[in-house]
Amino acid sequence: MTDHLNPQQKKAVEITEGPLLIFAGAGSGKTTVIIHRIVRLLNQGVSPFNILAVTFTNKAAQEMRNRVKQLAGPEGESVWISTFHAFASRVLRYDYEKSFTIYDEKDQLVAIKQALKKMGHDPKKVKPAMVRELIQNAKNSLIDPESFCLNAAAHSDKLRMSMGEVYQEYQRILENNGGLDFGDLIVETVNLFKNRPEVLEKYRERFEYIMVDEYQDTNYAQYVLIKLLAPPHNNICVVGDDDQSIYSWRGANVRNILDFEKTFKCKNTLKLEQNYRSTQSILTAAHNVIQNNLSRKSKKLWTDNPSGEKVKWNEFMTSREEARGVVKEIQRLIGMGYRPGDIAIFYRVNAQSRPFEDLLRYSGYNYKIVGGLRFYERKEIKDILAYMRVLMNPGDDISFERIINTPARGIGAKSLLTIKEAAATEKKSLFDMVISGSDHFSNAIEKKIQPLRELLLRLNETYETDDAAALAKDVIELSGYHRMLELDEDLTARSRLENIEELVSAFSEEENKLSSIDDILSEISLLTELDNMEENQEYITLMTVHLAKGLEFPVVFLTGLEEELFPYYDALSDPAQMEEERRLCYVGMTRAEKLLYLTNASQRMMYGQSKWHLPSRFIRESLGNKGQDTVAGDLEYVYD
DNA sequence: CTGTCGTTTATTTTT
DNA sequence: TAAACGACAG
Repeated sequence: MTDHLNPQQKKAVEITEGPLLIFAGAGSGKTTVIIHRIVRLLNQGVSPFNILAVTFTNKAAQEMRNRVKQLAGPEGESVWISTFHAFASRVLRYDYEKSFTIYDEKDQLVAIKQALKKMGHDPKKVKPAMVRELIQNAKNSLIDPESFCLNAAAHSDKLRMSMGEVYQEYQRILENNGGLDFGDLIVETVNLFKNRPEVLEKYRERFEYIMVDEYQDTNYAQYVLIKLLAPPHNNICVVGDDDQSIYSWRGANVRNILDFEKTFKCKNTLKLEQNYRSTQSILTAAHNVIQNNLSRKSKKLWTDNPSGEKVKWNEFMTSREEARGVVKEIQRLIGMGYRPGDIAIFYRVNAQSRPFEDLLRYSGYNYKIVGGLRFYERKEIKDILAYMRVLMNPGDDISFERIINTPARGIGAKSLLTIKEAAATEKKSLFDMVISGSDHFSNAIEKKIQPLRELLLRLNETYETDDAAALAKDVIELSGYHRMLELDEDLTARSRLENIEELVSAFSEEENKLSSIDDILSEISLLTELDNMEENQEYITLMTVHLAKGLEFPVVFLTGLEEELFPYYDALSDPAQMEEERRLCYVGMTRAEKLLYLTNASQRMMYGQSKWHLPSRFIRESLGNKGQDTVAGDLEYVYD
């Protein structure tokens, strides 16, 4: 069953005992290896209950689950395969706190604004988004508010000290609301393991075999989590590629993978260097680029694939011309028999998508932009979820504020303030305050909140008996949300209606997999794209290079390769950031199977001004050093 | 609550 | 440039 694996892959599958580090280059069959490891363990009689596999994205987890099930049968379904966050969420729900709400970035900002106000900051002077980043970074490094403050004090850093206070207040708000943000999920799980040895012991005993995918993307907190979990069995296998570490700005620490041998006393390190994806030309060009990074584990991908066509480089006058050139070439390729679904256009920043969109639409091609607003971030979805969260967790004032006047029931800022003040003095949640009412409420307020009170009581009853899908339906109907959208003349109302219907069906799909409504609610908020990028042959794909990681396309256009755009402006003076830009470029190039196009525009509008840009250094680098293999990696310069 | 006007600010965004 | 946000009027 492992016959088709190459020798290195076979080894990677067979070394099941002890720590194992696998450097898996782009397109080297990394996922296949992890899946075969799991299947092999199962075949050897290891119980699926004793295996844990952790990934970063839902998509990766999903794919892994499906393929394991395919190869190992129903037993494979019992293997615990999930994202870091879903893993943490379930552990917490099981061993710590049954009902908490997971706060996404928007919820975080609401709480941060509250915290800033409370600590006497002007939200205009101190940007909430910046504070969020600060807090998130701290959490990624397991720095709690107290240590944060102490550290700032030690450096007599006034600003950091006051930010530490905001961090502290933010945590207080979250706690009062029964909310955990993404970072907290990991932090609290680590704390749980540290404070309750018997709980840690239970999981340590259980997970005889642990696998971590995309290990180069782990942050410090996630590293500690894994480090805690690994003993006593220490059968910990991590897979990753330091050359594809492109999320350091999100806390990912590439040292985790580079130091794995030391930190886990790992004696087995393997490199998967045979690439099955790209032509030799593409690989050589990509290698020529990544080779310029100094801090990397030395490796070189090779392939049995034919050398294929040369990588092409086109230079254009403007971004408009660039788009015209790309679409013209797409036209030619489709004429040759390529499907739109074979083709992807990558760019460094989202703002670059515009000219491509315009021209593709004008030329009558179907395209889809990946990224942008995610499903669960949509207002209507958040509204419905807020109702459900409040029912699950009545202390969640942040969700309650969302729904108190949605749909409109005349409870404006003033009424809200009255209710909030009453809740504060009586030390009640907003939910309880509305249910119980108060003598201090004016008749007007009482009259307004009466229907809301009845609605909540009614929903609370159904909450006990409904499954998640039924509850969502009840919320949508009873709250008047459905009617509100139906009456809405706005063009977007129709699609918002469809979205909430999709939410209901997503709930019923989840129903089979997860038991309680609380589980489902939490897992839903961890889902990124419910409209999981259906693999449709009819659409040309447009996305940022970051989003392209893990994907592959027969034809790739890597656009906007200009100094100050790609590599991005900020990276020019910072060697570490420059290396990350280079890795990003490498990721983009190695997505291509057959054809790779590099393009740049010498003139581009940025911040409202047309600016001249030199071609990116990465273009030059892709040619490699003089005298070396000038055929395969050679760029074909196409004059326009 | 909704619309309008000025002000601000400009990566990347797995969860 | 333009989109997004907040303030304020109606």
